[in-house]
Amino acid sequence: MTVRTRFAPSPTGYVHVGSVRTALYCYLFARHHGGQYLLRIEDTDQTRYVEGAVENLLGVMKTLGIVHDEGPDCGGNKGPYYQSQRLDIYQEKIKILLEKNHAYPCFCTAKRLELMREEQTLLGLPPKYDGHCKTLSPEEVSEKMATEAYVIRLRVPDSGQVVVDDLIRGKVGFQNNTVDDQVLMKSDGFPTYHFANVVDDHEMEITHVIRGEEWLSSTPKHLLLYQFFGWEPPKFAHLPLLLNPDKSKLSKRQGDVAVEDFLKAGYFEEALLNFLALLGWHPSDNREIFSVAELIQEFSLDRVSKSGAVFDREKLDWMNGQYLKSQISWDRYLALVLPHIPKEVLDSLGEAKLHKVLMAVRPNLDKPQDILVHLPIFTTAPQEFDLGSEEVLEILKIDTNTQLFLALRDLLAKSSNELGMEEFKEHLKTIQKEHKIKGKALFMPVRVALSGVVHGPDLAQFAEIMGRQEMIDRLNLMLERLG
RNA sequence: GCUCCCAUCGUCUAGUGGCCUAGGAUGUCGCCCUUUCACGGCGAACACAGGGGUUCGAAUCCCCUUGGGAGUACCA
Repeated sequence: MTVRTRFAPSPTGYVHVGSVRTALYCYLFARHHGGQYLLRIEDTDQTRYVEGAVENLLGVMKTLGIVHDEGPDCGGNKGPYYQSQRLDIYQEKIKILLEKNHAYPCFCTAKRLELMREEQTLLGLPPKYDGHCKTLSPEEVSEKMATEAYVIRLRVPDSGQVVVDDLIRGKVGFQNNTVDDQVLMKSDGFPTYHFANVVDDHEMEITHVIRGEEWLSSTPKHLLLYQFFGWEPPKFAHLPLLLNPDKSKLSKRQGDVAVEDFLKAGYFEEALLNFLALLGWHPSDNREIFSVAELIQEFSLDRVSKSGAVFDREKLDWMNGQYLKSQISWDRYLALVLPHIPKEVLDSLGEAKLHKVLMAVRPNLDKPQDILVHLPIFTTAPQEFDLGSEEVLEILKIDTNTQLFLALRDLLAKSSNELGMEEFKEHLKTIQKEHKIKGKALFMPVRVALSGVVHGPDLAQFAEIMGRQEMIDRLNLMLERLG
């Protein structure tokens, strides 16, 4: 039997990074086993309809390169892939359950249920449907059905147990009397997730249900449904949750959770996927950088861990930096970084210089927009330099500075206009010999005089970009300042 | 409250009874490379939650405690 997995998100308007991790694992698992991965839209909650959410989701998955074999946009022979378009299937299936008496209509109002729960919590009881409509006579049922709104509930046996055999956690047992009579069909004629996902997973011949751990406790309900239908259940794998730094379930409240936001913030598809893959899964060796193709090769569910994983931004930054600094091509680097450079900077630098700037600054970047931090040294007028920082002040204190600046200025004055890196280095070497100034005392003051800051690209590279005359001007200004 | 899950450096994790005086990565710090800044390389500090068992031997198996988390909707 070929492996078939599915990613079944509800279109909420944005794509949660945790969802992406789940989708990625589903995708990797299916591809690793030469099977199919499908996308199904769980849009059974009419009240949560969000305009454009599906298009957005499809777009994001496409950007990430997690491509499905069957889904709402590309079709497939187990469609439709929108649950809202499968209503007739659920109607047909619920009838079977009703006939077999594994489900029953419930006429309780929302108000009554609310009161019931309040009372239960007050008494310290677990909130659970009290079975009010469970024992209605067939006459009462048909009478009420004609006039009242109702839902269909699962008739959970009051004894016995269900054992979930999870691929990641092993056997997990639940007593039936702790399982609630879950609503299967809502009064608006739509199924709940619990019902729809079982029907669809069966109809779509899903072999492996890979989903977040938050579903583990409702899996008994699903298993009961498979049992009542007489269907063979798929294998289940409940993934550890992605966590906030405080270890709670990763949520919007504590920062970005939408992949769209990460993408916008300059994190790349590959880095994000690579990072996410390592959150809960570990290869058999200590490698960390993986392309998706390599992940497909290496991925296996038995190397997925059980405990939740904190989403660590610092490591993500590092991972992204790895890609930006060395994993991607120069052209891709350009394409990524260029949009972040302000137009006036682009215009003022000119193409040749710009190229040098981009080259000089690359090792310092973790994200494309980090370039903004490194640009001012090329564009800020020296009069505007903020020389107030402790580090800068420290450098400016060095007593050989005036001597150094004068010497360098004079050497530059004698240089050709096309002064390059090599010549600049020669000048520094000359000063070192003649004035016995070297190391930090030589480079750092020059760096501060020319760029205004302590950290930046290689000095010679910077000098070449600045040009001879500009450097002379900047040195003069600094000499004035020193008095 | 109830049900279920989980428990190794701050964080991601390796580890499936002896190879562990616990390995890698990130972050932090230091050194080297570089006459500078980064990148990079090297190194340091940092963890088996606690208590009982089982065993010749436990990070690894069992139990308890503690801690954390999830679920508990006509949401998914």
